[in-house]
Amino acid sequence: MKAEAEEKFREFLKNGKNRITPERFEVLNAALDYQGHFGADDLYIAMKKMNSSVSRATVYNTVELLEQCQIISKRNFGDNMNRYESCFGKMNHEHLVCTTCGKIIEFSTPRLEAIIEEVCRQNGFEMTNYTFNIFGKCSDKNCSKKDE
Amino acid sequence: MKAEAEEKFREFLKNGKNRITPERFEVLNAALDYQGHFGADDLYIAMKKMNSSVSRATVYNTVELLEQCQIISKRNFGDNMNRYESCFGKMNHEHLVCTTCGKIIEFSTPRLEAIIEEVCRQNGFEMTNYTFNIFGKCSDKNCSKKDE
DNA sequence: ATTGCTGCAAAACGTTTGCACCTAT
DNA sequence: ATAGGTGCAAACGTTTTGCAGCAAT
Repeated sequence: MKAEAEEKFREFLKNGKNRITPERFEVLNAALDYQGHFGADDLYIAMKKMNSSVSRATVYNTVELLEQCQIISKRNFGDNMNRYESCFGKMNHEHLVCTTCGKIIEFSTPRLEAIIEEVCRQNGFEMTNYTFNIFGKCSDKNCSKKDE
Repeated sequence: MKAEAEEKFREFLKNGKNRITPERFEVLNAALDYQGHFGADDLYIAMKKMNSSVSRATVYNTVELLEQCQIISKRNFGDNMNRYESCFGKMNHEHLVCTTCGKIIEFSTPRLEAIIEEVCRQNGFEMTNYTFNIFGKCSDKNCSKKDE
């Protein structure tokens, strides 16, 4: 699983004339290990805690490469920071975001793909990615303020 | 048109025990006048240019109230800043965002509403708002780098 | 009279950049 | 050898905050 992702990333780097460095693979591993959604800085901090010496600049840089390589995907939860999540080997899915307790429910629907395909065709638009989030209040009885 | 928005805002403020101040209506007017999408700071700068003396803090504060009041809506175009656009008296619509030239194409589809309604019902979720953006490359032949 | 709002400036926050050194090719 | 990557710290742009004074209720 991890080995496949590494292989994919290695190929991607090679094809793009990007150098293959140990730091980049450290970031890849940390990203795959991270549970849930993370900001680039969260990842940097997590790596620091594991005594990694990879710099913030490199984490930010690598996370962008991983996104291009489609090993992780970028999400927008409306809080002015880039969030990522590993999407390697996973199905496309969208998010219900509870604005009270921060809970995130995932869902997927093939009908959305159809809409996207049609809209792009109608507008001569070539999609690279999209974001779809529904914000609101979840059904949890003790749903209350706290962060992610 | 503007008068209606003012009335709606006034009611909203009153019901929420928020004070009715001239500054807030200055911001409302500037937001309604603004062509296209704007960040809170863009609005502040535009108001400065019109010799308004409303402060940055007040603009940020008021823009949030206008969003709650559903006179403007918040958009996320993945560039780490809150964008707004007047939605008073307008139909819901989504965005195709060209990541090369920054062009924004609007579209709307009732089928999306149906999906949202269904997903929320299935998950016992009470929606307040949602974001749906498709990123990619537009069909413009001379589409090239520049900002919004 | 009492809160809440305002303006200002400073701080916070995630992110990007400049630069000297290093290393994969 | 040489481009490209790295680490560090400083800069950046947007947003938030603290606080003293002001104004809507």
